[in-house]
Amino acid sequence: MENATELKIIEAAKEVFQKKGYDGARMQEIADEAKINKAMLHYYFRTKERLFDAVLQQAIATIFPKIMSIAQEEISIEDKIRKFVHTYIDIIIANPALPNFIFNEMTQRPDKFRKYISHHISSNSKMFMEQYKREAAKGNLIEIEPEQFFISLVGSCIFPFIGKPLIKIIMKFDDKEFQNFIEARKEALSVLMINAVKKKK
Amino acid sequence: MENATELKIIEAAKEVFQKKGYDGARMQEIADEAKINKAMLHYYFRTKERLFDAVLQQAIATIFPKIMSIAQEEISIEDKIRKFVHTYIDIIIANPALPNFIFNEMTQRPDKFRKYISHHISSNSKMFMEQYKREAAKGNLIEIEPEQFFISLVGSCIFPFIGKPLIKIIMKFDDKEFQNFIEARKEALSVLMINAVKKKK
DNA sequence: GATAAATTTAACCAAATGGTTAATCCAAAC
DNA sequence: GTTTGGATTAACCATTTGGTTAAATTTATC
Repeated sequence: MENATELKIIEAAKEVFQKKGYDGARMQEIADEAKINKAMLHYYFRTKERLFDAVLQQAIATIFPKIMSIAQEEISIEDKIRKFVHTYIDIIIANPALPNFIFNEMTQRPDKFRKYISHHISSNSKMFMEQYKREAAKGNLIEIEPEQFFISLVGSCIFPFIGKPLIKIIMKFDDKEFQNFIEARKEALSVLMINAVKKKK
Repeated sequence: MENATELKIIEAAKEVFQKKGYDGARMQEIADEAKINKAMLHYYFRTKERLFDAVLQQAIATIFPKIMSIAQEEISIEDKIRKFVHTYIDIIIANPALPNFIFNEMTQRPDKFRKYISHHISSNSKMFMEQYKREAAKGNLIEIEPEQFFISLVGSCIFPFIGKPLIKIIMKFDDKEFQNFIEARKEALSVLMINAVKKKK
């Protein structure tokens, strides 16, 4: 990834693939976006599939390591929840097209996805589950399968971005209001999710 | 939608479009799935786009009215949360390909989506927000923007289906275990979300 | 500055794809 | 049982699309 042309191609491919998906993307559109000749795409990446793979791989590498690293920090569950929410939402704000792209291509091409994600799965998420169980045993957290909680946490962070068009319609948000909603969500969701696991006295 | 051939086409188109998306779907594949000649597709629906529209419209009509109706029932917020979670998850279990299809096409073709969903948006969701504020004023619920809570609720129901391949990898679930996870989720998520809004004494 | 190698371009190609058409089939109406 | 109109089929068509190629241009090497 040192070459200037190669970089321009990757950037353009990222743009087009993330916006249109594999099936909707056109090699010509990527070439136009990169302001180069279409043959260059094949010169550097041989096929559409290989170019796509490079983009997918990079997309996965952008998002997963950052997420995973939080799970293993030595802080309380509550701090972890707050940090996770803030970090995750900030990452997606910086890459708003990523969730749709990843979740759609993951469903469409699970084998490909599994292949590229394998480098990034660690035991970190399991550590989170263990920590939850330990703190729950002390009596401060409700007894729930931590996996169920974890999925709710992740889903609540990602869903507003995947469902943006629907949310804008139902809540009658314009773009600015949607942006404010997301900004406010970092703290609101932290509070909500921490309260969700706290046991009532 | 009275003709037998037309019905076969719609069913086949639903299958293929929901699985592959608009761009990934092929008219020939739909014809094969319906066991008819490809020209029939155009005879009954003129173009790929119109056939797609019929499928999208039906998909939206399948899922939205059922959801929306719950919001206006005259039951407490807590009962509403539980009923919403159970109903929503049951609907998606019955139509597992719908979330991915709808959320992806909604992002890809927001105008089309807006057009077909307009019949189904009601003031019901607003009624939920008002109810939340009323019950919060009594002091039993935490003070959070109800919109933030509502999005978490919906996201937590839908996300496991959108993220199924990822969840299976991270949690090391096989299909049976994933199914059990979803079954257990109906009650676990109800408990979690009700606890999330309950104020600590 | 000539030579070789890498990069870029324009033109081209074959396959796939959405869509059309003319002929045929078939059931109902008379 | 002939006619009529919709349903169905096979063959065909134009365009799009991913991919190739051979020539040209630029860059690096000596």
